[in-house]
Amino acid sequence: MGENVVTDGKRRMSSLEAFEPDPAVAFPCEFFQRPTVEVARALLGAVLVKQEEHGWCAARLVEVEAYLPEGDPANHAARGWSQRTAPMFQQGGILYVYAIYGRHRCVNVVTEPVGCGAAVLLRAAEPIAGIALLRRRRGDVPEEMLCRGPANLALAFGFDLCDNFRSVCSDTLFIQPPAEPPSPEEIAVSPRIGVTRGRDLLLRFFLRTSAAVSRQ
DNA sequence: AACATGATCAACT
DNA sequence: GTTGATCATGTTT
Repeated sequence: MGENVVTDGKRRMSSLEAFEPDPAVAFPCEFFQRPTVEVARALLGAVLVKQEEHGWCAARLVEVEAYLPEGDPANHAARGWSQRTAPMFQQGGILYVYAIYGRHRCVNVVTEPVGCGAAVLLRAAEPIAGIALLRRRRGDVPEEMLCRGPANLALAFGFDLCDNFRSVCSDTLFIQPPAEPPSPEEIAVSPRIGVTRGRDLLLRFFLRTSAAVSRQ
């Protein structure tokens, strides 16, 4: 926690500082309507912000996975349209939330133009603001654990199946670009976690310095 | 109507 | 590193 560096008078974000969410500088929907790997890499370091009735919460994305529109057997959309995967076939910039292993939920941001069936899975993030709100849903766990792992992230932010099709370019839910984009050396690439098919594809991207990454 | 599958987590050993 | 919990979804009967 809290490499709360003050270098030259510019403050970096930390969990203890005030952080004003600003939809005006968030990624527009067109940002997501691009090749999935580009979007995945660009999301590292970006801040997911959700406004709620009782406040708002924010966390810095540090681990994502790409699920490609073509040649990716691990993609839920690989076998075509279904009621579950319907959100993935809309245009980029909305949520695809699915249930897995009984209890859990996983959150994806849909990518590429309409009809492609692609998304980026949000796997882990560092809490920046609204920690109490995250804890209310996640329980009393260390801060770096709050959004470590896709189901934990989904639970902490209170995402559920009803959030399918929800825009991530709205005033109540959006993603802000990184204040400081991570350097190329900071970004690590690996096979995706937990997939049975498409194990050979290197489509997991994470920040190697982050304590919130689910597995090195 | 029944069954197999799975992009997981927490709690063990 | 292994395992059990537990259920939405898609596929088969």
